[in-house]
This record gives sequence, C-alpha cells and structure tokens, in this order.
Amino acid sequence: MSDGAQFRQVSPVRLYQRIVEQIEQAIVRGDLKPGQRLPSERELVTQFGASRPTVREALRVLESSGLVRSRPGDPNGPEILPFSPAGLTKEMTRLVQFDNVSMAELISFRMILDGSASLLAARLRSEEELSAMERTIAVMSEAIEAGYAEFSKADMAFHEAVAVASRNSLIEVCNQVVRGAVLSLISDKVAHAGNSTALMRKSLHHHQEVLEAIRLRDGQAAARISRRTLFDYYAGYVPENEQGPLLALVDDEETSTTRP
Amino acid sequence: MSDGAQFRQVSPVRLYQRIVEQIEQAIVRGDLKPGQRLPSERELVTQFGASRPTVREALRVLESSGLVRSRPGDPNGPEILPFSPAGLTKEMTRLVQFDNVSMAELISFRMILDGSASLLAARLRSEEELSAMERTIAVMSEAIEAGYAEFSKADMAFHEAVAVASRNSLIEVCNQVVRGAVLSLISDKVAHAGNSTALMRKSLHHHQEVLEAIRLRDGQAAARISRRTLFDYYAGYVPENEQGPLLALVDDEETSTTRP
DNA sequence: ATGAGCTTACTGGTCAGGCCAGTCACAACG
DNA sequence: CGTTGTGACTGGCCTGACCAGTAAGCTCAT
Repeated sequence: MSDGAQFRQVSPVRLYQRIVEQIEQAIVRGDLKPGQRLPSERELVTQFGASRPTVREALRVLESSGLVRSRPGDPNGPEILPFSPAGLTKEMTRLVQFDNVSMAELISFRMILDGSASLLAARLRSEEELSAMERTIAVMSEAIEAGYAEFSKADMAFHEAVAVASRNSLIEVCNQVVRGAVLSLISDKVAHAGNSTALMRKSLHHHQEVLEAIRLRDGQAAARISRRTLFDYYAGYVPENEQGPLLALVDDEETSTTRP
Repeated sequence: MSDGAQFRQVSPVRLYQRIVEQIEQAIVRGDLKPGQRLPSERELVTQFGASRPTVREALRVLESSGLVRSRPGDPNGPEILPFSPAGLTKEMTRLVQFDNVSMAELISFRMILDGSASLLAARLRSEEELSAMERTIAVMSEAIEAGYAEFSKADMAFHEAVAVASRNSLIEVCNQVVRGAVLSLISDKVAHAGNSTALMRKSLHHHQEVLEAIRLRDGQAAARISRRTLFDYYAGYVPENEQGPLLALVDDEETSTTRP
C-alpha cells in the first residue's frame, strides 16, 4: 500500500441531509431571513427532485433544531424562525442528564460565568450602561411588592444589562442556558420556595453590592460578590460533601498575597 | 373571563415528536444504553402504531441530535450512540454564525473558561492529579519533535488533566466546543501556521508556568497565566479595536489594591 | 357598496404499499 | 475445513392517496 495517501472513512450522505445542508446554509448566508417562508413541501419536492417523505425528513430535522416551523394549513409554507438559543439549551440539558453532570458543577459554572460577566462589566462599562443597570435595580426594588414573577423579570433585566456592558453575549447565553438547566432540576424538589419577601430583599441587596463594585470599576470585587451571591442562594441544593469546588470559587482570600 | 385560571398556548404535538420523546426518555432513563440496538424500523412501526414515514421522521431527528445512528442493511437495527458533545458544538457553531458572535467574544470566553479551570485545578488538585499533569507536560515536551499533530494531542491531554482536577466537566466541554468554533473560523484564514517548532516551545513554556502555579496551589496566578497564554496565542486574529475586552481579562494589576 | 358567510384550492400530517441496494447469518459446496 | 453462494433481513427512497386544517376569494344579503 502506498504510504503517502491518507484515506478518510467515507459515509454515505443521505438525501435528506443534503437538503438540510442546503436550507441551513441558505439561512446562515442570509439568503433566507427570519420571517420569510420556505416553498411548500410539494414545491420543495420538485425543486430538490426528492420525494415528499425525504423532504419532510429534512424539514423535521430543521424544525427540531429550531430553524423553521411548519404549521398545518399555512398557505405560505414553513416559516424561517429567528435564531434562539433554545437548541443550545436542549443540548445543554441533555449533557446534564446524560453525562450526569452534578448540581455542584452547574452552580459552579454559573458562578464562573456570572462572576466573569460582572468583572468585565466593571472594567468596560460606559456611563450610559451604568445608569441602565441602576434603572433595572430600581425596578427590582419596586417589584418586590409585585411578587416573585415581577421580581424575577427585573432580575433578568439586570443581568441582561450587565451582559451588554460586558461586551460578551456568549457569557449571557450560556448563563441563561445553565440557569434553565438548574431550574429544571430543582423545580422537582421545590416549587419556588424563594417566594418570600425577605429572600427578595436579600437578593436585591446583593445586586446593589455588585452594582456598587461595577460603579467603582472594581472588577475583582464585582466578580467576588457575584459568586458569593450565587453561592448563598444555591448552596442549599448542593450536598455538603460536594461544596468544595463551590467554596474554591468564593474564597479569594489569597488574592492579596500572590502578587509581588 | 375568570381571573384565576391561567391558560398556556397549546400547540398540536406531532406524532413523530411523541416517538422522539419516548425514545429520548428511554435513553436518558438508562433503559437504552449506548451500544444497544433499537428494533428495526418496521418493528417500531408495529410497536408505536405509526406508519413508517412517521417513525423515520423520528429516527432522523434523533440521528441529527447524535443520539442514534442507522446503517443501511444492519440487521440489528439503529444503534444507540454514546453521548457526545457534537450536538452542542453544532449548536454553538450556529450561535456563532447566526448571532454574529465575534472572534473577540470567542477568545474572551475561552480565556474565562480556561482560566477558571486552572484556578479550580490549583485549589482542588490532589497529588495524583498533579503528577498526571506533569506527565502530560513531559509528553508534550517530547512531542515537539514529532510534529504539530502529536503536540496538539499532548496539549489536549494536559487540558483534560486540568479539567479532571478542576472537578468540573462542564468547563472542559464548553471549552472544547468554543475551541472547535474558533478553529473552524480561523482555519479559513490560516492553514495551521502554528506549525513551527518555536511556537510549540513557547506554548510548552506557558503550560509549564501554569503547571507551576497549580503545583503551588496559587489559583489566581494559574488563572492569570492561562488567560495570558491564550491572549498571546490568539490576539493576532482579533482586530485591534476589539481587543479591549480581552485585555480586560489579562490586566489583573488592580488585584493587590482592592482588598482591605 | 359593504359586510358576513360559504366555497374552494391550497397547506401540512399521516398512511399503505412497494422497489432497491446493502448487509449478514448460514448452509451448501469445494 | 475454508469458500462461496444465497436468501432473509436491513434501511433509503419513492408513489399515490386521504384527511383535517387554513385562508383567500367569491357570493349574497343587507
């Protein structure tokens, strides 16, 4: 056998995959924008030269990825959907369930992401972004009376504002994904025990501390407080013998001793 | 209208979705383990009471998620695949292409993940894990002669060892995903320019520094060096006017001044 | 002229049945 | 005992059909 040539494993490409690729790339390239419609299934059959079941297999795959949506009877054909991280969330949730990722790892990950977002926000924020954060904190304060649902919404608005200031949307998307995974795990155990006013006030106070650190452009402090906040909030759901990694992210005491 | 009842939007559930759910849950529950086989399509048709096209739509969706694989002619039926983060990678890549996530954000994200992994490893490592890391570094050193492919493999082994010591598999999975996304973006521009021995030596040196910090259990230093390493390596691919967020993760000068 | 209601021509969801090429277990053959 | 058919499967793909929706356009009464 010749030593020079390297052969790769070949795998037959299914027809439906070619169709998926073509539509997918058309969307990525921007030829198909969200809101636009795909031709009807029967029209696609003629365009792709494949049978309807094959075209449908492709559409089902695209649909499960959250790229398109078919509605029965819709004369306009399947709709191109705007991008949403829903698919990412699904995959992440699968990862958690499969790879038996522990609660501790999820919380730990959130502490890292949230802390990093706060750190970046503290160092990169503009004045406008700071006041935007201040406004969301004010809304949070008022929302305490309105109940947990409102408070939670305001809370997310704050984190969104922080994410914007951190100049990194990836962090926030991943954070929301992990947050969703955490909630789907603990929702079995507790039905929003965090409904009490006292807890909301405490949470608000934590957020105010983070905001203050961001105002002072003290990235390290903002990160530390963010992590501490999450730890306080979620530590109860983690068995004590698994809290080590979490504490490792909270204890920053060595910070002042490591630099020359 | 009654004020008490809350109604959610309903959406008709397709037959193929029910099938997907059932198989998916069977896998998640562990009733179906990787390597095991699903009944043949025609057998599934009788079990689910649906037609073959419908069953096939379900299988295509599961296949595109990386859960099962069908091979033509295989008398054992579709195979349950071991979990792989391939689906996550695909979704993440989509996110990058769609949401026009910039190169700077990707690098920034890797700096955060890699730095956090090093920090946790430094604080949580056991002696065995430390020596495991030392071994991979030794392999890296030897692999420089063997070329970039070998070196890259050894590099990944080191990061794997760090990930194990950090007690958090999520970080590593996400890191690999982002790493893949980055490589798929810059592979267009450069065909592995990092092939030179000099670059490998430099990379090895950086890794040794990280290892030393982990040995000393100095989490902050390990994190800082990790981020710096990545910055040095990738900064060239980021336009100068977008390097701000990256520098914000490298400059830890304020560290020693923020603690009372 | 204008609005309400019906008709109709589509849509996607689902099914039954069939053909083909590939794979593999196994039996017949050398 | 090894080789070689061979046949009973597999999945990939197709045709054609029926049904329940949707919505546009038409009709008709106001």
